[in-house]
Amino acid sequence: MPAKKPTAEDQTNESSLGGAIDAIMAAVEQEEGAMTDKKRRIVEAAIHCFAENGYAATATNTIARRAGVAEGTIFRHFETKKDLLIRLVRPLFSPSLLPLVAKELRTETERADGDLRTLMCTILANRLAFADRFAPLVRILIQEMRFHAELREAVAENFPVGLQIAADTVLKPYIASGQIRAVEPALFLRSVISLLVGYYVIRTEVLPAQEWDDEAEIGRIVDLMLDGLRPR
Amino acid sequence: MPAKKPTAEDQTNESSLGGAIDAIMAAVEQEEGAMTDKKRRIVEAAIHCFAENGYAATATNTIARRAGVAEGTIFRHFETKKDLLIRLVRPLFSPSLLPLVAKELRTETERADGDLRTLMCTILANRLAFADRFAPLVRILIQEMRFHAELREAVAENFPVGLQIAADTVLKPYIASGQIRAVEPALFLRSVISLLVGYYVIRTEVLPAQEWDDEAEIGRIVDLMLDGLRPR
DNA sequence: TAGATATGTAAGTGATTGCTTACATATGAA
DNA sequence: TTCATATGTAAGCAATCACTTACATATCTA
Repeated sequence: MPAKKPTAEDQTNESSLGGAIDAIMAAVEQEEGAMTDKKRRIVEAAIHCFAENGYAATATNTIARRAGVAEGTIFRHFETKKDLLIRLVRPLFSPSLLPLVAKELRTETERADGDLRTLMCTILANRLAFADRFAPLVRILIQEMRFHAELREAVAENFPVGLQIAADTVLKPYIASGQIRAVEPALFLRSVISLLVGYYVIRTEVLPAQEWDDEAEIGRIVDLMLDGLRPR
Repeated sequence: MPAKKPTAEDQTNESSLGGAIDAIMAAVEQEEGAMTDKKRRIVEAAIHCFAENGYAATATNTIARRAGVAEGTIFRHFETKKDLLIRLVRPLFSPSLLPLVAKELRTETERADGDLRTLMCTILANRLAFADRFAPLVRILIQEMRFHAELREAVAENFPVGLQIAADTVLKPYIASGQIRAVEPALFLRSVISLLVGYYVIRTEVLPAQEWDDEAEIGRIVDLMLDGLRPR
């Protein structure tokens, strides 16, 4: 965090969103270019408020107060409230992030060296870590996607590409070598994603109090995917 | 940049909620008792607006206009806007609905007569039908749960019971008879629910244009759950 | 240095918010 | 009939909304 000015210290530093904010701010900065201290604090406050109370229920003056900034300053940096929302979420689709995910996938594939179980566990663990890293942004995106066509388009533009890469890199070789059944890639992807998202939601939203052993849980999920319910 | 104050017109998404509204109104009426014509139209309009644009982004006067009613009439029947929201969603937890689901489960179990695949397909198909039937309410509930403790409590109060029944009725006998592995009930439930929800979301939200054969898709999901990815 | 531009703010703007009030009419019990 | 209650509405309330304006100061360039 940058040096603090003694002037408007009051509202800024209270309960945060977890350590996630630093990684997020780095990603935002990469998209927005260099940011003044106040702009950075606006972004931070907006992410917090949108994630916490939703976009529609968050007033711009609430953001301003939380950022320790005059309300007008927000509109100096962002055309509208909606523009603020969109530019916050945009880093999730940044060229510096998405190809990185695809690249990670290839690294993981090589490293697993043909062991499908290891590969799937690694992939799921990494995606879980990604979700945690950008949790507030992901939360905002999922929450607001239904109401803002711009967000939906951004997802539609970027997501399928990643999925195709994933299916080609991960699934095909194993089907070709007969290690797994010739299941439809779409079904496979949908299932893995559903299981991971389901686990994530339960871990973070439904039963956050409970202690979770990610590695063990992912292992169980992968085993279930590989072997199914029936005994062998 | 021209002035662009977003008036509520922003996006009044048109179109319908499907035929679901009749079943929903019946459920609401059961909770609310006899309703005047205007009250019924308010409920209907509110469900439509909340589901389409979200609770926070829906103005009470928008609901009134859609219902063809004076705004004051809303507050004659509902104390506050939030009271309206809660009483709309409440029927989902009605004693006339939840036990019905549990009872359905037993019927399905008996009828499947030990054939696990048939049983799971039937259960998933019925839950999918339920979701379709109450789609707008379910949508509102899921969307607003994070922001309204009252809704969360209602879910926490009713959901676990249903899950326990499900696990006991469905899973235990099959584990006992060795037809499926001794998988944790929590993992099993979470997985089945995740897969079904994942399919539902993709079918209704992500790719609603595509043609979906529910029966076939459910069959594939169940096969995956039972046999896994590996060839036998 | 000058002056252009970027950044920041206090104090508004009209529109819209959820909700109330005052009053009318309809309904049902005595 | 009488009166009490239920239902409905138009008008209006203060608060809040997203956003602008007018003006100050900081920073950069020439």
